[in-house]
Amino acid sequence: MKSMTSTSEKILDIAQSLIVAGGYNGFSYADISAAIGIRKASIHHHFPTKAELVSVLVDRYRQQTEAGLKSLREGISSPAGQLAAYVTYWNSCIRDASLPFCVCAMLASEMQMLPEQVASQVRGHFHSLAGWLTSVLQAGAEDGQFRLEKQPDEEAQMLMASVHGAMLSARALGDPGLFISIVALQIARLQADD
Amino acid sequence: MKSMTSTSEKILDIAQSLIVAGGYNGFSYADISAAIGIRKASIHHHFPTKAELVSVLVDRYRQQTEAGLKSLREGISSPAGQLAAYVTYWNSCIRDASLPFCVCAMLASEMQMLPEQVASQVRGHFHSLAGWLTSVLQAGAEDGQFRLEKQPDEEAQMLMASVHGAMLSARALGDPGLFISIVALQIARLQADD
DNA sequence: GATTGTCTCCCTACTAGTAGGTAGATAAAT
DNA sequence: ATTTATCTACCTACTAGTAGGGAGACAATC
Repeated sequence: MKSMTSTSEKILDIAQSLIVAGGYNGFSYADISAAIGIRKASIHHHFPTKAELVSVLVDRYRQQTEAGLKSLREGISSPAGQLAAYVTYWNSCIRDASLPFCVCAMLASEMQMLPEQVASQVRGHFHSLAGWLTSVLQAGAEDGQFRLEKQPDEEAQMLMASVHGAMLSARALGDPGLFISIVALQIARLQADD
Repeated sequence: MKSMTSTSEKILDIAQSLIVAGGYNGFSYADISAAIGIRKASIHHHFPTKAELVSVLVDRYRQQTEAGLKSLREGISSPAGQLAAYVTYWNSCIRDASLPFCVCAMLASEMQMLPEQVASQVRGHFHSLAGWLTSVLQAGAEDGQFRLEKQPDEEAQMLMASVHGAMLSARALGDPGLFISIVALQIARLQADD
């Protein structure tokens, strides 16, 4: 039985890891070509332009993310547990370096230079992640697990910023453990004091 | 009296704004050339290689930052005021788009692809900014202005991550006001409850 | 006071290599 | 027989970087 990863998926996988490492301008078709042993022209067959390649890639990333977040909400009953699973996911990714940075966070930093089709998807990701966090926080506040000082959407924006900022600090200082140490502290503040 | 901005400073100014917009791989000597009306080769006269140009640029940025932070500590007596001035500075930069992102935060996201001389300076910036925040928080805790839940250095890491994450969210969502709305909330938590 | 050398700054013109992208042939699969 | 996937070969534009020269400023020398 063959590994059922199609060429186009392999291309997207490599491109994603290259983007996470160096952003939109930090990779080329030649890099992908070298990484999977295929000619540049063959990549153009699957993805005519770079903007389209990245657009499809971000679309796939968003779908995976939405599916993952949805399954967290369905598979874990308590909001606190859902939140914990979310940050544990990222902590694992950063520790084993499999996906040590959010694709959309990376692209967001280059927002001003992105093709519009990509930029709008990045905006969309930020909106939907903020939405997910808002609803988790709200649910947690309603059943008394969380003690929110502000509106759920404001707290969600704060939490999302902390997660992205913690990823950046971990990367800048070369210390994977810094991510969870920052984010865990932020989440502890949400827990009802006891 | 002429404007005493030397050519090399003009080069650094333009390069800085280009890096803030698109990162290390997001600009070229040709871009700078076009922006200040000088030939590419002349830029190489001032800065032989791109790595050296960016290295000098980050060095200058760090010196300016350290001087700015030092003058905040000397010019404002209360730690709470120092912190407020720091975030107000960034809020202004983001609102008027003069420096809508921290140079080192931008470069940190591309850490893995940076020349080592630049990468180590970026690490240095994160360390010294964290150090400044730590000492401000510590001073504020000692005179009762802040109520810290954790060690000052841990709180400082959290605050720094929030600032960078807030910059990213403001950029991703195209909403400059988001920066201060996130960061102000974070700082409010440090103030002693009353 | 004119000449000489040196230095800074910028220029034109160039290099080797890489960027994203295209044309057209080939071969396999449906 | 058409579609799909890959190839070789190529294109144009741009990348960082180099070679070498010219114009002016500033001394030191004659």
